[in-house]
Amino acid sequence: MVNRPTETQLLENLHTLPFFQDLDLGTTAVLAAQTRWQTYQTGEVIFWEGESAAGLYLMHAGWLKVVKTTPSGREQVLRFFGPGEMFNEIGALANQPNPATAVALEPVGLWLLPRQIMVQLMAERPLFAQHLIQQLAGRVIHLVGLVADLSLRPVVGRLASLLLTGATDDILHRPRWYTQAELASRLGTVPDVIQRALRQLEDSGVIAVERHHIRVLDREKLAEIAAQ
Amino acid sequence: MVNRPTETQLLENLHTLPFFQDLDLGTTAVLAAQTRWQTYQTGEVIFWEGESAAGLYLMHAGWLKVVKTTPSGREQVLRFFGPGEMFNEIGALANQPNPATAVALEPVGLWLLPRQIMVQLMAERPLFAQHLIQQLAGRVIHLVGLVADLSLRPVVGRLASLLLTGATDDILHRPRWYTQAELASRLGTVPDVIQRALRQLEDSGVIAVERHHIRVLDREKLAEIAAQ
DNA sequence: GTTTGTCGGCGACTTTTGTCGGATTGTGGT
DNA sequence: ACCACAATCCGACAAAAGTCGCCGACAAAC
Repeated sequence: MVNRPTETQLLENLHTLPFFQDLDLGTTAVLAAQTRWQTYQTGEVIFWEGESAAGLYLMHAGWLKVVKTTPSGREQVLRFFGPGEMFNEIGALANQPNPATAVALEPVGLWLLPRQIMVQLMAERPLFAQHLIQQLAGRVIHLVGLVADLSLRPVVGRLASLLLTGATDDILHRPRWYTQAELASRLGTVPDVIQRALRQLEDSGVIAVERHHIRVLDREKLAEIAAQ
Repeated sequence: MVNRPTETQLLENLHTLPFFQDLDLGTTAVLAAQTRWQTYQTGEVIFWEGESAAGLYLMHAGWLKVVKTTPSGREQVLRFFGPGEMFNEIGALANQPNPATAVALEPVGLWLLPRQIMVQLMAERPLFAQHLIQQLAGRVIHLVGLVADLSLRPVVGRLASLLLTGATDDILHRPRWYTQAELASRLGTVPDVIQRALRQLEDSGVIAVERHHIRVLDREKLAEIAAQ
């Protein structure tokens, strides 16, 4: 269970986002008054694919995944979202059914900025609309990269890239929720294959796999493998 | 070589697009005056991945593909574009380097709406910005679908889907540029695999493959295969 | 009409990815 | 400390996708 932050914390949080930096104090206050606090348990669904969405979500605590799922249960993670990040622009603002499903990976607390007030902001404030366009452009760029990865690169290469970009100080920390299954789903494959790939990289001496983190031993060689 | 249409044809063309429907006559005229006519030969590149782009492109004649390419030469088609369609919102309006490359598949004639005037419209006209947001949302939705397809469905399934959605009156016409190689690149695989997949579908009697078109014989069975 | 290049077709083979059953090891709850 | 569950690990196997070499058919160019 995640405790509800104070109104002040929300206001500070809003102000750190480029999205809302340009708004005057009055508008921000109205916005803050309209947002709803919501919490979810591990495994709970924030929204389903196909629903038209309630509004923009602003993460406060916890992590979640946005996924596409097959009837057989296999899934592809589009992105993980953590504290401070915002999502669901499509569902909230483009008047389109949401293309994917969001699931909590651990206890999540977030703010829901209702659709209606967002639509209003979008229509009235050119700068807000511009930020939104930037944000969507970012999504497109990310997805284009994902498509290219899935289509053109082998699993080991994708894993190597993820390790390189995801590691801070050559260490990729894996919280409880970040299992090999999630890693696999993120990279578009299955856990067994990830396990093999990890062992392969470990055997060639470029990484060291431990229980809750992966250490990058040889960045250069890893980058070579990633390039494939 | 594609002949340059008249100014009048351009104006008519602009007006059929939801994008520009809300503009007053004066603005449309200014817009039309600023656009540049450009032609490309088969195989010519309209823009490269990584470039920051010149503006929005409005197709008049011909077909092109937007692709990601590996050093080894394999490519993934993100989308084909034909007459009446607009592209390059990212490069033109989000101030981001373009994430992909555009290549002409046959002689192409198109209008280039310069970046600057688009940026101006975007900042001044809320409705224009809204259309842009809709357009980008469409791109995101399309890409999310592509990701899910590549990751979660086998080649035959993807091919079956393409045949179902691409066929008019149960016939998918294949112009000269629409070779098995392009089909493969569109579906994220290689020509040989497409050839096998086509033969497999033909052997099970659901389609008939001829030189310049593919006929759907059994829509229901094809839909079943597509569902896999 | 011949030539030349591209496209399509096909079988054999390799590599990569996915699947299955089961052993093993942590971890949280009691 | 014990139990139950989830996560990991592993070898063997199956299926899907990719590669290669070659041949034949068509189409534009000369």
